[in-house]
Amino acid sequence: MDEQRNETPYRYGATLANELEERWQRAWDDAGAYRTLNPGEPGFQADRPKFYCLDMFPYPSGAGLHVGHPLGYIATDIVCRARRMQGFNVLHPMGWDAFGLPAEQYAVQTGVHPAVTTRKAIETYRRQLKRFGFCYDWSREFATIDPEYYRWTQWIWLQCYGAWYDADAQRARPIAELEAELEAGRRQPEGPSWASLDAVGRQAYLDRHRLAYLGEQTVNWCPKLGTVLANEEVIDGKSERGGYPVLRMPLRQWMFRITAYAERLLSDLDLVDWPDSTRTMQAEWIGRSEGAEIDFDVPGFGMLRVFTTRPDTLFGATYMVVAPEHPLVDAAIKAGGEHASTVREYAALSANRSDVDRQADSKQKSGVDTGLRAVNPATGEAIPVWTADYVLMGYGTGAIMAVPAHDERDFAFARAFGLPVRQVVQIDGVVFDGNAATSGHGAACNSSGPNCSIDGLDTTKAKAAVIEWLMKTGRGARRVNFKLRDWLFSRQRYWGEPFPIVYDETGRHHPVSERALPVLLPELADYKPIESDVPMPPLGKATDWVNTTAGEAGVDSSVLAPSTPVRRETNTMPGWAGSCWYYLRYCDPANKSRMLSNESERYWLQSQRSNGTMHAGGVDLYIGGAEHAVLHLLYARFWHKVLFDLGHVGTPEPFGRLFHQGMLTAYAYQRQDGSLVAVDQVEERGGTHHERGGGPVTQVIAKMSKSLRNVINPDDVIAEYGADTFRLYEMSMGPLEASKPWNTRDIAGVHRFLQRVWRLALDERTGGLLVARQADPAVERLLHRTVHKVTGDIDRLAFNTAIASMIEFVNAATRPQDMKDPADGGLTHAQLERFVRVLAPFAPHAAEELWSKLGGSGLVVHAPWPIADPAMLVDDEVEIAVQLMGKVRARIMVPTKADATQIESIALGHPDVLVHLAGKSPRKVIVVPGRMVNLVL
RNA sequence: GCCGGUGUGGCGGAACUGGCAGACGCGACGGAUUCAAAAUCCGUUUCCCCUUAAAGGAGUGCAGGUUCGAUUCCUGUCACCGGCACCA
Repeated sequence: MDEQRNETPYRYGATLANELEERWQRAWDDAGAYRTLNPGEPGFQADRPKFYCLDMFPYPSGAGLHVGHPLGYIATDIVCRARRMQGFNVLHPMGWDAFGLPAEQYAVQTGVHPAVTTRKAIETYRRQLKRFGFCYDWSREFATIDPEYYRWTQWIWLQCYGAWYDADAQRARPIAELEAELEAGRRQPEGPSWASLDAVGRQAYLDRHRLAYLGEQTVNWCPKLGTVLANEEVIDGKSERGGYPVLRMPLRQWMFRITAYAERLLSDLDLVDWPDSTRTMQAEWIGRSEGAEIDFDVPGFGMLRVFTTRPDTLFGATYMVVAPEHPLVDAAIKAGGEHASTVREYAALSANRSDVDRQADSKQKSGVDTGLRAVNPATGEAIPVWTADYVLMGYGTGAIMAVPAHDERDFAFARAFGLPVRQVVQIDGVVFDGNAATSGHGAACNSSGPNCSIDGLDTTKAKAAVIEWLMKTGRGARRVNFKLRDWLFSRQRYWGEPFPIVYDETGRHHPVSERALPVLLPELADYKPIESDVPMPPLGKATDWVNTTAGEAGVDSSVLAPSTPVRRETNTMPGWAGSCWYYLRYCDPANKSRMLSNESERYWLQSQRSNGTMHAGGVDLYIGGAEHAVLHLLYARFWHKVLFDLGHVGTPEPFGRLFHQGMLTAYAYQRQDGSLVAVDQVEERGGTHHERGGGPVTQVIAKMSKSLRNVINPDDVIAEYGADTFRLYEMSMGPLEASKPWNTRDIAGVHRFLQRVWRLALDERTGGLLVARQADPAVERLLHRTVHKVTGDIDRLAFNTAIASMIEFVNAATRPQDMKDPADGGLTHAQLERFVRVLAPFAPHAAEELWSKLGGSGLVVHAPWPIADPAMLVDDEVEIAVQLMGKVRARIMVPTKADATQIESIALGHPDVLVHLAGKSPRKVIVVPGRMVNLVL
C-alpha cells in the first residue's frame, strides 16, 4: 500500500488537498486577493458594476460551526467568485452577531465572562470559516460587541429617539420640527392646546411621539431568564430560548414605534425580490385588516368604541365583550352593583393567567357579565356588556361587538352563556340553522331599523352603507387595523448595548450627546441576571456607573448642567439591535466620524436596474435561514426605513434579493415502537438496517442532535477530504433552498470527481501536466455547453446541476485506461484553462493549483470568466422521438434546422414506424421541431 | 383550524415555457487490472412479465379531468415539513 502510494505521490487525496488548500489560502491572504476597494480608494475601478452579496452573519456559540452554517456561505462564495471573474466589484463581508442571550446564558453557566467566551467563540468560528477558503474581505470584519460598532447602534437609537412619525407626510421627521410646528401653531396637538401646556406637559407630549419612546405596557416577564421578552420571542407562553414560563405584567420600557410603519412595511414587500413564503409571513405578521370603528353608548359610562371588520353585521350584534384589562371593567367594578365582585374576580384571574393557560382552553370560553348595558346604534336595543379573555386588549380597541350568528368565537361564547343569536347575513347555498356560525360573503337580512336599512345588500355594499351611515351620524368611521404591535426594546440583561440615555432626579430622561458615544458597557464581575418576580437589571449592580453626573455621562450642557446628578438607564438593547444595520457598516467599517460615508452608501447600496430605475434595496443577494423570515428581517427593514426617512440612506429597502438556504438534516433510525436509536448503534446488513443486538430499524430523517450522535463536525470532513470536496458535496446535495439529509457516504462521489479532474490534467506519479495534442471536436462542443450551463446555473443558484454538468464533462473528456500516449486524449492546454476557470468558484483551491501548473497569468480568482460560443451550443443533427399515440416507437436523427414537413416525412419513413402503423395512415401528425413527433391514429 | 411548501428508482436528486421520466452522484451487481486486496477504469442497474434474446405492459403520493401529449395545468383527496393560531 505504501509502495503504491509512493508511486502516485501526486494523486488528489486528503493529504494533497489539505496541503495545497492551506498553501493557497496563505497565498490569497498575502496577495490581498479578496480585498475590496471603496470608491475614492487608490486603484478603485469605478467603471465596473457592483455586487453586494451578504450572508446572515453567525451568532458564534461555544459549540463551533456545524455543517449547516457553511451551506449558505458556500453558495454566496460561489456567486461572488463568479461575479468577480465576470468583472464586478464584489462586496462580500463577514462578521459576528455577538451580543445577546445565549452568550450570556452560557457565561452564567460556565462562570466565565461573556466577553471572554464570546471572543473565544469568534476565534473558533473565524478559524473554521477561513479553512473553507471563502472569499470574504476580512479587512471589513467586525463584531456587534465592538465599541466602535455599537457606538453607531446607539447613534441610530438616538436618531429614533429624536424623531417622530408625521402621519400626513407618511414619514419620520426630526422631533424638533414637530416642536417648532406646535410652537408656531401650524400643527394642533391631540388633546389640550399647546398654549395650555406647561413645560413638563409639552415635554411629555413630545416624548409620547418619539419613534423610540418609553411606554408602559403589559410585557412578557420571564423570571428564569430575568428579562422581558418581545411578543415574538414568546412561543406558547414560554420563552423561545430555554422554554421557560413567561408572566405578563405592566412595565415601563423602551419601545419602538414600528406600528407607524405598518402600512409601508406591508406595501414595500412588493418592491423586493424575496421568496413568496417570506413575504406572506411578513404580511400576515403585520396583519392588516380593514373595517370600521363604532361607538356604542353605555349609559352612565360614556362611549364604548369597538373595531370590526364586519360593520355590515351591526344588526346582529347581540352583546358586547371587552378585554379584562379594558378601562370599562375597572369602571364597572368601581360603580359597584351586583356584578362587581364577580367581575373583579374574573379580571384578577385573567391578569394572572399565562398565555399558555389562556390558549389551552381557547375552545372553552370564559367570561362574566359586567352588568353594564350598551345601546346598539342600529337597532336601539340595550345589549349586555361582558368581559372575557378571548378579547385581547392589545388589538383594536380591546372591545368588540359580538355577532354570534356570523363569528365562530362569538358563537361559542353565546352558546356557553345563553346569549341570543340573530342571523343578519344570508350566504348563498348555506342554510343558517342556529347550530353554527356562518361566516363569509352574502346578502344582509334582518337588518332594517328606524335609522338605517341594508337588507338585501351584498356584504361589500352593506359594509359601505353602514360606514356611511356611521360617519354621517358621528358614531363611527372607516378604520384600518394591524396585528403588528410596537416593538419592546428593553432587556434586563447584562450582555447588550447600553442605552445612551440618563434620568434626572425627577425621573425625566435626557439623551447622551452623539459626541459622547459610545456609552461603554461597564465591566461587571457579577453579571448574573437577578431571578425575581420584579425586573431588576444586572447593570444596576454597577452603582458607580449608574449614579453619575450629566457631564460625566456626556449629556450636552445645553440640556442639563454638567454637575446635575443623573442615573443611567440600566436596561440594555435586545440581541436584534446589532443585526438591524450591520449590512450598512460593512460598506465603510472603519469610518470614525459617520455610520458610513455617503459615497460608500451610494455605491454599494443604491443599484440601478438596467432600465435606469432604482432598485428597491441595497444588498444584491442576501442569503440566510428562513427562521429569520419575520423577526430579523422585519426589524432591519424598519430601521432602514427610519434611516431612509431621516436622509441617512437612499433606498427604501435594505435587501433587494433574499434567498433562504434549506436545513441540513441527518438520518436517524427508528425501532418498531417509534423510539429513535443513535446512529452508532445501527448496522447495515444486506441492505436493511438493524440495531446492534436488536431488531430491525427503519431509516428516518431527523434533525442533527447530540443524543442521536448524527452531528457532523466540518473540521473532520475537511481533514478527511479537503475543503474543496466539502464545498462540492454540500452544493451537490440538492437545491439550495431544499432541506436535505447529510449522508457521509455520498461525499466520495464528488471527491472522486476532483480526482478525475486531477488525473485529466496531471500525471499522478510526476505531478507533470498532461495535455492533449489536439482538441476532440465533440469534447470542445461539450465544453462550450458546460460553460454555458454552469454560467446560467450560478445565476439561478442551481449549484447541484452546475456540478452535475461539470462531472458529465470530465467523464466525457477522461482518457480511456488503455490509452498509451496521454497526448492522444484528454483536454488541450487551452481547454483545461477554460474548464479550470468554471471549476474555480466551486473548488477554488484545486482550481488555483491547476491554474498555476497551467501557467495561467495571475490568480485564477481574478481570471476572466469564460464565455460560451452560441454557435457551439447547437448540433447539426438532433435525435428526436417518434411517438404513436403518445408512446415512443422510434428515434430518428434529423438536421437541427429541419422544418416540420421534413421531419414528418423522415418519421413516416422509419421502418419501426411503418411496422407500428401497419398500413394505416395517421389521422393527425404533431411535429415539434427539435423535440418530437406524435402520430395520432 | 388557517396559510405556505413538498411528495419522482434501494437512497440524495434531475427534467428551463405541457414534448423522449429517472441527468449527476451514492449504493448494488458484473467485468478488467492484481498473487490477493485497496484504489482505479469499463459495463449493468425504475418495476413487472417472459427470458438466451427480442418484444410487451405499468410507472412521478392517491382518484379524476383538460390535452395529440401531463412530473409539469385544473378539481378532489392523503401524507409529511414549515409558519400562524381567539387579531374581531
